[in-house]
Amino acid sequence: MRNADRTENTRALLLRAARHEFAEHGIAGARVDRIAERAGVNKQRIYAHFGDKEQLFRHVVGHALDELSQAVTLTDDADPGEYVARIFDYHRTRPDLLRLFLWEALHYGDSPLPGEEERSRLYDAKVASLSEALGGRVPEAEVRRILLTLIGMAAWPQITPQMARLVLGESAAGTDQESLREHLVRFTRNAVTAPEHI
Amino acid sequence: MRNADRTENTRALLLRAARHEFAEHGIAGARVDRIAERAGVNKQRIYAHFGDKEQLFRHVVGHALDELSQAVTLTDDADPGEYVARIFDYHRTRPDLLRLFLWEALHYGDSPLPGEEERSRLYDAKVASLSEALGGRVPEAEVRRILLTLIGMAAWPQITPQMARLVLGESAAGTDQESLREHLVRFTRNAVTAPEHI
DNA sequence: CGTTGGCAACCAACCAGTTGGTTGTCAATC
DNA sequence: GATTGACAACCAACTGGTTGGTTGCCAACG
Repeated sequence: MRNADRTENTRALLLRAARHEFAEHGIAGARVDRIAERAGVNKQRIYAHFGDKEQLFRHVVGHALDELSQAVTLTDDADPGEYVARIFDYHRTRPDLLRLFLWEALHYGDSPLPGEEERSRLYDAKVASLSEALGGRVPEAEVRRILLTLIGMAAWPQITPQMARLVLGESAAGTDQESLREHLVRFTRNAVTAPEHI
Repeated sequence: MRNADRTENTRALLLRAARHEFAEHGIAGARVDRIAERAGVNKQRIYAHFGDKEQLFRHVVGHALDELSQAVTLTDDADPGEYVARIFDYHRTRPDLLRLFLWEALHYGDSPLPGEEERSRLYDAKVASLSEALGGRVPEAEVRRILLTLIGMAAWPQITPQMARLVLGESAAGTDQESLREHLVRFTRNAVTAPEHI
């Protein structure tokens, strides 16, 4: 293998291993040794490639964010209900990403996240799409609030699986994700197609 | 001060300090030394009273849970919109609790939480109240899903303040919590008073 | 042969949890 | 009202394992 390829390879291995580790344990709980071992790569390579633990975390989150924004777009279809369902599906099949974002949110608290401008533009596009989907009659500020709520609704059951279990009842939780999905679509449509939005 | 009172006092001091520390840094990020220092109590007292770090965390979360369930009840008013608003208000004024629960959720993942039965009964009561508030025509399974969604909606903006800032736009986020609250009430009423719920 | 990637061993700081000795408080007994 | 025993808390040093980060040497590539 050429040197350049080898480099690229170990970077990829490290990023993947780091993603698992960070998703599972968070920044403080993650162990650099474990990441290196999981990647089958020497620990020192982490520092050569990424600087330190936190910068590695940022790289991981950056990657994850790109992936999410590519996978779940709003422009394709005009139905907000279906949009919520797709976010829900995404988080259900790849719970790692959501955990990653939560660790990040908790860690950085109110202080600005790395790469905010980029993310900001990303949401602006979604706001525009949603505004159109709503028929263009809802003021932008309210469209933004609706978008925020939709994203939260879709993510919530995955964020707190334990609470989901408790609220939904022991039996249904694991098996009945399909009903939950349908509920979200229904709930969203009801909320959004109602007569008055101010 | 009597001995019994002194004990109670240091316990309370420790729990309060621990709550701050855990809310801020999570289980892995929290430092036992810092908790002791913050409480103005010797570190060794933590081990005498609570056993170890994680058990202390559980005590803290237990307290927080009691507090939340006492503060935000569903039985008082029949309007689900107002219920959501009250959850929202609670988390806005006391963000510590939500952070605590998130750290807990992330830490324990899918495995059962300490004290699940107790919490379960708590939610059962809320389900009953909500069912009544909805006119008693919605099947219980769907009521449970609605409850889950309502709680999530109310918590979400506080969970990810950074995302809220990005989605809502830099300017509005901090100042316009009132509009957000009204949006939640409106959104909930629209969703819930719609004709069909299956 | 210089540059670049890889590695094992290393290190100093950190951190949860412990120990042993000391001071102060309460309550019962004499 | 002095003595005694049982707690509760304080303090400071210590332990043993962990952890993020570093160094010096070797191998492969170009």
